[in-house]
Amino acid sequence: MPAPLMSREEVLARLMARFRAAGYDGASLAELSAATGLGKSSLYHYFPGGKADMAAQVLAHLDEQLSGALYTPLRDKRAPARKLDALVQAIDEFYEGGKKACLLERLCASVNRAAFRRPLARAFSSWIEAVEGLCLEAGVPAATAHARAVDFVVRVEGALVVCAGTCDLTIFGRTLDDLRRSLLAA
Amino acid sequence: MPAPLMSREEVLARLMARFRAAGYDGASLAELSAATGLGKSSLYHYFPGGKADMAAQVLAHLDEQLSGALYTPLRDKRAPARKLDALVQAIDEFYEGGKKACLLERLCASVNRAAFRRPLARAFSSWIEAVEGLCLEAGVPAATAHARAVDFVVRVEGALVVCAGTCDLTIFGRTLDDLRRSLLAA
DNA sequence: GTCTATAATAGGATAGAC
DNA sequence: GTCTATCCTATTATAGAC
Repeated sequence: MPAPLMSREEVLARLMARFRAAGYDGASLAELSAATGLGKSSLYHYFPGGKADMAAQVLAHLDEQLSGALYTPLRDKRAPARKLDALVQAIDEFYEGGKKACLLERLCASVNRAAFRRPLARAFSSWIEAVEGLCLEAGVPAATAHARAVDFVVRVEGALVVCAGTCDLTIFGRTLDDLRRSLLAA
Repeated sequence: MPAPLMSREEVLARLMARFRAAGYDGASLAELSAATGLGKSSLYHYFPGGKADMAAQVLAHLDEQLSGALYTPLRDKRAPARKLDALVQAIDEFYEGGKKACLLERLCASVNRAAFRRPLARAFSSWIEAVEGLCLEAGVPAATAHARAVDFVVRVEGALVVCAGTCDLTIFGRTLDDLRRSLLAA
């Protein structure tokens, strides 16, 4: 990556921002170039596979970030309720209260979705498994822990869609509140 | 619309199918032309505003269809539980068990979303209000009926996203089952 | 109303100089 | 590594014959 200009992290963050805002199909190379400050040739230097490569690397990087900063901490020594609070707050911040879309959803909706199939399934699974682990630790029966974790992710994704459609951000906040209250309940 | 070739209904249905499959940004005029059997010139004849016009008319038509076939029947004389069963079954069929995406979600995600803002908000509101009405009729307190209706739509939309991302269709079926069991509960 | 043809543009991708 | 310039294709959209 460009030594002085911008770190690899920063480039990937800006690409992700464009993909989240415009979608995969809607994000043009011209936009991605402008967003990163890299010319098209520079982009192809770092991402020989073009736009699909950019999206794939952005997704892989996001997965790493989430594993390190979000999922792994869910297994530490804190009380489950506190970890759930932290998780919900992180989600609220990442989506900016419902204003920003989910990269996974944007890639699921793209014409190229087949190319992202594996990493997408992996990303969703990581998320679900992390929440499921938290449920188990809190004493939720194994039989329901998985279902609750799936429902957690379902509701976050759904709230983002309905927020975007209704322009009513309160839906996201109320969904998160509800999830925080109900995920670990007996 | 073409007198012998295809009804307006059929044209709009095929356009909707393409938008649901490819997304708004991903659906090209060539595809839309092939899907309907109408040449580009014919498409522009019926939809002078081009692709945005097609999507807008498809959305408006869907809204009408849902009002007549789904939302209005929710206010008839049947028992609320039976009407909920019918609603859930209709949703299951419309999304083919989670295999087909939601037009609203695809338009929310499009670069042109601003152009669809009003009709999208209206479509989501109609859906939510219909479910809310069903809750009220079943004796759910007004304070929670709205929240439950929003949550209903949130979970349907979210389940579609997570289904697509994980390639696990059981998520959609289980979400619908859960909604059928919980929406009208005391 | 539908067709063929074509404009006009934007998109993704590459070449080659520096 | 980055730039300018360019290629090729696909895309949206229109013109004009029938």
